[in-house]
Amino acid sequence: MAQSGATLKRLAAELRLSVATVSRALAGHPMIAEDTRARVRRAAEAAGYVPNRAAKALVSGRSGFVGLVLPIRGHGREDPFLGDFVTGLGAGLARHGTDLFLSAVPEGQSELEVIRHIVDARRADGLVLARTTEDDARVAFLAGRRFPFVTHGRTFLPGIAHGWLDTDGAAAFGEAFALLHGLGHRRFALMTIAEPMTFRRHREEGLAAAIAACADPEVRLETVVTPRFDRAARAAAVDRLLGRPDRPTAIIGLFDGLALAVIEGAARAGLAVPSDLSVTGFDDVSAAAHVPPGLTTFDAAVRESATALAGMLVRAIAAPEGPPETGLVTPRLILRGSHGPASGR
Amino acid sequence: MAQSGATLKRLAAELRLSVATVSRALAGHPMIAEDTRARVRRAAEAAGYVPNRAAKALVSGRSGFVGLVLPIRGHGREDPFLGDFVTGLGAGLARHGTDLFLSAVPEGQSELEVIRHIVDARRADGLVLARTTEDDARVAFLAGRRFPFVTHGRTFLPGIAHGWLDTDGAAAFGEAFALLHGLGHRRFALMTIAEPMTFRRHREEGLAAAIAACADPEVRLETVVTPRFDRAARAAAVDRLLGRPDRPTAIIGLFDGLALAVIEGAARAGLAVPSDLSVTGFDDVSAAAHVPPGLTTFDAAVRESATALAGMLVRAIAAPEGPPETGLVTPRLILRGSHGPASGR
DNA sequence: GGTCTTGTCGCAAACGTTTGCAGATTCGCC
DNA sequence: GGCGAATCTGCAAACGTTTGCGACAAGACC
Repeated sequence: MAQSGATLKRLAAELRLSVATVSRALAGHPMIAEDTRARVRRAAEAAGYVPNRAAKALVSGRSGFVGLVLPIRGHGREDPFLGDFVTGLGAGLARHGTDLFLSAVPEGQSELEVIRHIVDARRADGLVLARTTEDDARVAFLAGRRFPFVTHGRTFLPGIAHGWLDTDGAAAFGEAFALLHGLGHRRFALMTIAEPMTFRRHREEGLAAAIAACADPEVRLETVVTPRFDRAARAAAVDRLLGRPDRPTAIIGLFDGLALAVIEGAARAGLAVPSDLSVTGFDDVSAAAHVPPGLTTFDAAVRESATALAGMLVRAIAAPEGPPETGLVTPRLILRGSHGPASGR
Repeated sequence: MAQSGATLKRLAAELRLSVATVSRALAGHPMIAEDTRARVRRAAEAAGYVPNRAAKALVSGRSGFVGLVLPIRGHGREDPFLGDFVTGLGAGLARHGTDLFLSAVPEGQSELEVIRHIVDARRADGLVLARTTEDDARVAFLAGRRFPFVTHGRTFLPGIAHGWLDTDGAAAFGEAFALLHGLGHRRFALMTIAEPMTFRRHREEGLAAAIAACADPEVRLETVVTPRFDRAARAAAVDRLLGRPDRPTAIIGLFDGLALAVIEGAARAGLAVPSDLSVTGFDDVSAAAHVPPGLTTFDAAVRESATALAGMLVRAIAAPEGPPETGLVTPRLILRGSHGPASGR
């Protein structure tokens, strides 16, 4: 069983049929008689026949692959995103008989060059883009090429409609503010980064909108920008912020990494969380559950989002001219121990 | 530029050359005159020509892909392994012009079936197997098919030689024991799992060997086995262990997840780490750095291992009959706060 | 000047599949 | 029994690439 050399030609010879008939029989083509179809199916099963993917791709013009270009990150350890994202994609694609193909960016090449290669070599039928930026060059390129793709995260490119799925960061940060404001907090700080990631803008705008909407004149917000991967600079910024006499009573981290840096800084400064300082994050990384008193944060449902994205992309490949699907998932607030009433100073 | 329809035939027509000549010129074949080669190269560059991957695969019999079947895990959140592993593989493969292809296991199929499909459809030229078990069925299958593969983790299958890279868990656990024994600990417990993962056996054997080698008659070791994904059962086991009057003073976790469960249990039991109890882990997940007092653990260098594995697999594909490469990397002990002198009770 | 080498290049087959079209067989109907 | 329709099957091209082998020209050698 399962001769790995099983091919249509061999199968046809064995059955004394033409290659065409065997192919059609296996494809379930209606012009083939019922009994020959059954006969062919049995023989194929017995021979362990599996159609050669390359040949199929060549004639159909479709590779059967969906591509993902691996993000170039500073470190991996901090980042559970990729693992979740990839398993979610894989699960979603498996339902449609599609495979996922990953490409890293080799030394000395740009991500865009890698993408161009994939498109030109027809190495994939569609691409998944993660971590979009506001004017994402990848999106512009692929849209120009009319190559099917979906993104995790919206973009702000005018005139380019594409399929996307995003987490509603604005809603989440509005919810975080409402929670903290309801606990009596008035002096807020937002720890953020400088990079033009779209998630940053949505969360910041959501926070600003919530502050505006509550119309509380006492509310103050200051924004602390730190480099994305420089832990030392981040720690220094936290120390500076917490060392001030008029320091904020509530600090919102753009994502858990920043919130955790604040919690560590609070320990250094001798401040107790949450009695002296409330902190919230976003992402629900594993450390969020383990660091005392437990980080109050949001679950972005990366895995489920990725599964949904996979379906969207498969449909976009099948019907390239259809209107792009979009979706917004609401992050789930996870209440742990890092938020509490404002200290009455 | 960069017409995505650039093909050898079109290029040949444009240059008034045969397809064969163009192909050979681009391949740097010596039988082509220097100036025509340059001419062809220029034209290809201008046309944005990128060879069609499917056609190449069809004629060469090689897909240009290396496969990884996604492990089916209970949850993702705990597990930084996959992200690191995949980025490491991608980085290693990118250097060799190979791509990584991921396949999830669809509902109702076994991992082995997925692997069989990949092999029979020639969807990949080689496979990477992660998380080997002692008598890994995947290894047996692939070896029987003479399909190139490498594993992360050794196996215990007699008579099957294959390429592998593993972390020296035995050395690590020996080192952990030496550290704790040197601090005066005599009553040890090992938190472990029941699954026949090879890493479990190596670490357990390393610990047992170190205990035997130190020849200290006072040393006691008890082993606590918990299910791999059941957090509640795990917590209950920890509570039982720590609630006993003759509880151990040092607990070694098979991996960080178990060690972290012990630290949480210590907090519940009112025990201080490390003054009342020392704990060590393995993996250095991100939470290990954040949970107070910091988990003493080992960095397994997953990413670097994966990069090395990629190179090994590429070489195994190129020379299938050569002797399989193997490698053992020594985990790096990361000293944090969870170990200390044995309490003098 | 004929033959032989050397250096270039083209012809054509092959990889395994799908698919348009034509050929073959059977059947029903008058 | 002849005819057309219906049903089934085969021939051959095509997808884009690589590669063995033969063709051709130019120069070298005797």
